[in-house]
Amino acid sequence: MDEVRWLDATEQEAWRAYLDTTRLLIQTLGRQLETDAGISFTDYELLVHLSEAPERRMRMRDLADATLATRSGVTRAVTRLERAGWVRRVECEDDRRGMHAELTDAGMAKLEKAAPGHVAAVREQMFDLLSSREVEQLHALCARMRKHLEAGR
Amino acid sequence: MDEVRWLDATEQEAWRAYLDTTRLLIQTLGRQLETDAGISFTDYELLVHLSEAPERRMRMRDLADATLATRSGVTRAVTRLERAGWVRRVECEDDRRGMHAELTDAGMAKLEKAAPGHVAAVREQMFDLLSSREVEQLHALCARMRKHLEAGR
DNA sequence: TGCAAGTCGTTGACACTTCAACGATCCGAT
DNA sequence: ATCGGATCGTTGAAGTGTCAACGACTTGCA
Repeated sequence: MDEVRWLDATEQEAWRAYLDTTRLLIQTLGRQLETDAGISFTDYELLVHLSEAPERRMRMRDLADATLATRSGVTRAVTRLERAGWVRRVECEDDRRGMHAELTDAGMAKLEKAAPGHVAAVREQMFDLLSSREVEQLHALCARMRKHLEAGR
Repeated sequence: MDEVRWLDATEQEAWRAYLDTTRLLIQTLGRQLETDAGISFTDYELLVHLSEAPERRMRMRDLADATLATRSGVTRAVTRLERAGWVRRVECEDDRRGMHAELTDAGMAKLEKAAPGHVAAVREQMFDLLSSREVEQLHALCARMRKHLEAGR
């Protein structure tokens, strides 16, 4: 039965600032994409992952890992995106259980149309406010946390 | 028609690291609270805000601002928490439209029971991995971003 | 004082996500 | 070769969040 090591005032402030900032940022980016491009942040990111994959296609499972969502979440997202015409399902040759989600030309076009506004918003709300030194520091610290978080999963 | 200032490789890496880390962190903390204390991260935070307020009560609207949720979101959360016995609604004296959400003794007890594990998890996944210098830097940079985000509503 | 405009909390409708369970399929040890 | 245990993607059920609209109430201005 160890003592609890509470957060001191500095840590608490940092924690709240981090939490609030992140939420505001994600809300803001989501709203920007929604109103300017008519796509949700989640769907946008899924398309980004596909666009960066070889042949613009990924296994459902890998898509789940990449987006940090569940398999069922990806199933439904892909259904949604398929209905919009931005993604198509392609059966897997080497694994008959498997499915690929493949970015269509329309999906790529959608992405190219949405990206500039999104990147501008990310810049405006984040990178334009940070020195390159701060970006490095943030990156380092996040990478360290991510490694730890992934280990304990 | 301005040129798009894309993110360079360093910025992209930092951006992904930040996004993934944040999601993993929130998922992990949520899971910890859910399994060890039987409460969601959202509900936990709402209770924390109440516990820090004078008389352990807040107007619904203020609660919405504090938690960065919508008024309707708070309405439903409070209904949920009221059903669990952790919060009670109290009518407002000076504004007959108004409602207070007030932390009950049971709610305070719940909070005191859940807090140690939560704080330990926050330490383990975050503050134990950061030097105090890094905490300061993160705080500074988040505060700057938050201010900017709040300005743009 | 009276009234238009705004704010408060709630609700219905809907969107998105997760969990648990499922049938189908793959794989490794025997 | 087979068989038990894993993995794959999907589905139903349930939970949680948002938006738009509402009635109730307050506020500011003429």
